[in-house]
Amino acid sequence: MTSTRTAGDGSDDGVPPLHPEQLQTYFALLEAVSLLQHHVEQQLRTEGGISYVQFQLLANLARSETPLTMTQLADGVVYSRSGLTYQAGLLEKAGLITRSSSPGDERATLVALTDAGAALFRRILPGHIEVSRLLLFNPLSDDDVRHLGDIMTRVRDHMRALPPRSAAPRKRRPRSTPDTPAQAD
Amino acid sequence: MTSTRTAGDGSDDGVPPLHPEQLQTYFALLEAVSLLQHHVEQQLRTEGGISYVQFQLLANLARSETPLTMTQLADGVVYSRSGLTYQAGLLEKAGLITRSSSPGDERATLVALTDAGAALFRRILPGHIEVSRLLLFNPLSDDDVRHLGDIMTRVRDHMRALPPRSAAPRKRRPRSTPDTPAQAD
DNA sequence: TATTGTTATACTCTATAACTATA
DNA sequence: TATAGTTATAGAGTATAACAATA
Repeated sequence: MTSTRTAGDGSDDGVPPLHPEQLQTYFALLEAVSLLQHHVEQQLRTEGGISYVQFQLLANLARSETPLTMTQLADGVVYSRSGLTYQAGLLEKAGLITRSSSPGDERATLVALTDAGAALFRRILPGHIEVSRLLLFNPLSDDDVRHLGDIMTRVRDHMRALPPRSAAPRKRRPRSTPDTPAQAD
Repeated sequence: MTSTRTAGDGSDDGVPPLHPEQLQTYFALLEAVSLLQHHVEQQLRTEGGISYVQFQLLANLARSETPLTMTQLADGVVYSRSGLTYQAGLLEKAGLITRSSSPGDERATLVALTDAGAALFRRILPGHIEVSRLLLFNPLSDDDVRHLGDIMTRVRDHMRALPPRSAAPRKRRPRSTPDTPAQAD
């Protein structure tokens, strides 16, 4: 307690506090997204019997249309490889994806959508879109959407480009290939 | 609007598709927040040994300074009462909060921060703020922050006003639609 | 040796339903 | 009866570490 500042909000660490505007923005952002995620989860569970993580995996596969390796598939969705194996196991058991070993690199596993997986994705996408429109986009103007997209794209790219955490001990490597920049969408 | 067969993005349901700009916004938002949450969780766990949910509960109590009932405390943080009881149990066992029955209404439980809880909150808040600044605010201009705060406040209030969350009707059947994909109703 | 992925395991968290007790 | 909260329990999800196979 050597601060001579009149911080009053716990910042006694040489860390300048966030402005009230930033704090309000921060909490509004996290709470709004939390509510959004919760509703989206419910819609996906009810209509498709899958979780949001699983939906994201299906979406990644649907977007690519060529099989992806597990490592590629993990991108931005899952933070541990065993977690992805677990989810892929569920999706495979449900008949939504197939896993096969890559001819090029025998270590890799190629993941592809089955017809059922593609059909499920197409079936639940409209409801998914409707929920996000109802909850997220309805109260926003076109300009809001543009600005929000611009902001969050920058923030996301900023976070993706961040150096690995300095606090990370030597053996830490949870994310996929930190040196490899994100591939084109 | 009966099938036009030219949708190409799965919207064959009478649901107008989101504009590409909206889709991009939507995915950027969710991914950015997911990354942010992950980093924040790590900071809180490392520096304070608590989860983000627990941090939010402590923050709510710190902001109010008068004890809150469990119901008040749940606001926006937790989606089931048993979940809050679980988290409150953890926080109480850790000596960070106290629970006592309310003198005014014997059914209610009053939750208050202990000195240790308040101290922990003050101790980890700077690091929390630093992480959010580094990840979220650094790539943003003041105008971005203002606009983002305005947008997310509106979105949050919109969602809060929409469905009575805790009004889970009894007719709600278990949401597992085993392996048979749900049929659209 | 490094990389890709899987397995085994332990743990955290959430939600539903049944329960107690107060109003 | 309705409300506030707890308990019991079951299930989903995650992360770490040890492992096998390939590069």
